[in-house]
Amino acid sequence: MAMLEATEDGSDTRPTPSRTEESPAAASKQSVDDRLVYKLVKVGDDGSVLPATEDEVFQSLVSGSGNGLSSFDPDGSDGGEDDEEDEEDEEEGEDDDEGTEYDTDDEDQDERDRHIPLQDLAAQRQKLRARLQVLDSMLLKVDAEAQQRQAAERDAAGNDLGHEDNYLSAGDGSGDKRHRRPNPKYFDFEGGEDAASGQPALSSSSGEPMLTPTKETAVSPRVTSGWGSHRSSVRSASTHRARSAVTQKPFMRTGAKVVSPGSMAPGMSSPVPHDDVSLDNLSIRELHEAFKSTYGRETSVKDKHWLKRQISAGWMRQRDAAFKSQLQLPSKLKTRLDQGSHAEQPLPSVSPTSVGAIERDAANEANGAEFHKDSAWNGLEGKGSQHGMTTPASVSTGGRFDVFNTGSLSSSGAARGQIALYGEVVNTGEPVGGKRQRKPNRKYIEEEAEAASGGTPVNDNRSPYGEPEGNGLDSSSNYFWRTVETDGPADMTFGRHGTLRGSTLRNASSKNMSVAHKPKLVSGIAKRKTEGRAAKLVKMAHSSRSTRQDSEGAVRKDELSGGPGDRASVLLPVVPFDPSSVLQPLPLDSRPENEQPIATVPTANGGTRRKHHRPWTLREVMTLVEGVARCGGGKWADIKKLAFSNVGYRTAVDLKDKWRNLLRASRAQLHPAKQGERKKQFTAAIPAPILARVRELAALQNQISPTAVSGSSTSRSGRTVHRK
DNA sequence: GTTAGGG
DNA sequence: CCCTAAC
Repeated sequence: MAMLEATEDGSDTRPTPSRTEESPAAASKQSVDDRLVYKLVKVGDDGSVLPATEDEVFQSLVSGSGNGLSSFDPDGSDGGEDDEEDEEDEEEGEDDDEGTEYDTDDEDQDERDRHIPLQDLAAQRQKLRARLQVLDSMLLKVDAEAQQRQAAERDAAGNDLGHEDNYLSAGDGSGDKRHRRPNPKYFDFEGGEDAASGQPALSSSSGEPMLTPTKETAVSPRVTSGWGSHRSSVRSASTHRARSAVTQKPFMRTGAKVVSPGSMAPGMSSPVPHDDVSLDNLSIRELHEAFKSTYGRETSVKDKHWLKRQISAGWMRQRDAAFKSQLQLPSKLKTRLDQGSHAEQPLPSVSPTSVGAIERDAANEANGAEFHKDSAWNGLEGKGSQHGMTTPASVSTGGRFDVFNTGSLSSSGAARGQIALYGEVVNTGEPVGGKRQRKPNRKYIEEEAEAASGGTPVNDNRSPYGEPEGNGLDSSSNYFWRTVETDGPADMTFGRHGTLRGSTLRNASSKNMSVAHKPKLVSGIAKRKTEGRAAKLVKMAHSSRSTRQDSEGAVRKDELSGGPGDRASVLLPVVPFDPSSVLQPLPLDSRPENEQPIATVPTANGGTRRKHHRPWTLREVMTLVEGVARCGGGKWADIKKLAFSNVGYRTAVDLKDKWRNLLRASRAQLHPAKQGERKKQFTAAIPAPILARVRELAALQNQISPTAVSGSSTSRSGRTVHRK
């Protein structure tokens, strides 16, 4: 490698190789057919290309001088090549490793370059140049094949998604990490016998088949199944991409021709063409331009080769960044990329959402309806119109699959387009001197505006506080009926008396009444508080989002530092998989019926109170339950961030309150009609299975941390000191 | 900033 | 849902 680069030093006149055909590659094609088989090749004096042995490679690398060997795999680490089905092995690969790899690699190369005698270079230039051409042409072919193969793989992968065995291994994902110790307080029940015996009966005897979320709610083992994820699939997908990135690196290294990182996106059907940017034809000045545009800074380096390499590396990084952003990683990166995207960025979880939908789609093919039934979350998102199934084709560019996030969020066209756009962004928006200066997408702007205006919501449907268009009631009703009739969990809401509410609260007077106007209805302190509340909520929504990302970042670190499955990690730019992200996008949506301005009314005592409470929908309840199952009770903030991050209302406290109520309800359910005591209405409103599940979870959590804590307020008997 | 609990 | 003491 060093040799190759060296030869090129100072000679940018190297004619663009007539790469292609006629090359001896035809003969040796098989040898290099599999990019994964021969990363390294050596060039004979006759120009022929032969696969190099590991020893030879090693020799080459050690000596650092040209001995006819050319390493085409900067990442010469993994000796045995992986066959296409190794998702497990690679899933722990960290992109960071990859990044580091590049850096160190580059530096190493620089080192070598500097130590190569110039005369040597001159002497071998001619010969090497010729070989380079051969190699280039060969590599191009290899690459082409690799792309084809990948394309094929993707197709295959798409169909295999549903076959992932670990898909159903419920505990898997949940046990993965971040299962903090739940607070026993949230799970104490009236005796363990309740959970043990009473529960099954309840769930099975549920008199509300319509609302029965099926086995999901009734069967314990399934509790966390919904939180599982297709890790393998995910890894696999990203892995492929990663590989492609690696395999392409050599091209950049050879300097023969640099391909814009964007064009390397595996999802792209046309691997190269016009996007190609031949840095070789650029002058120093131009290279400087490119460098500057890539790194945002000037460089005094005159070495063309160095510049080219740096630029290439920069592109690679940007490309990688694109992948990451696609997976809703660092907001900074994402934002930056978004600038290049015309698509809307509904919410943090958009991208995965659509991907999730895709995956589910694929999974459905294989597993059928089970997929739906298995996840309460899926059930929750059962909004007909929301089911915008995306095209499986998108999978190729998608990174993470999330079982849960499937669809509900906003698998809108925007979401789907998002992925494609990301590709485009990286792909086309990357001219040599191209600037990625595009204004932030609307979403961000609006949010900023909201924040800046002191929490005054924009009258936008997507605004958590904006009043949705007047279709609220109707659509709500429709949803309700339809869903109930079909498959369970609907957006039915539970009022204190088990009546459907919500839509009725929406009337002309309240419609379009944003918080900004509300102050008129209140006065003095009340007004201030109202605004404060709104601002607070807005802020919360923000932090909610941001913290969620932070959280992801944190998890990422965890993974980077060698997560649970850090086994044979590979130095491939595999998109980090964040287990917690699996639970994140709450299936709940910010749909019309869930949106209402946070209206408050002054109370007698001078305080204010939310005018309309948002009745918890079954979806929300189920989400909450799942969240508790996943994070444990007491981790309200976590649950909020993970599952309710998309919902402006429903604070962590709300979740806590709701859970408390659920506990009470579930408990009440166990003691039916107690001495003529008028049963609480809500018990009737919430489907028995759910309550059963609540009890189940409570008992479950209780078991995990029995009486470990001496001063615990709980006891086996189930009685809790603090319970009311 | 979160959580637990009382109002 | 609100409020707030207590982490």
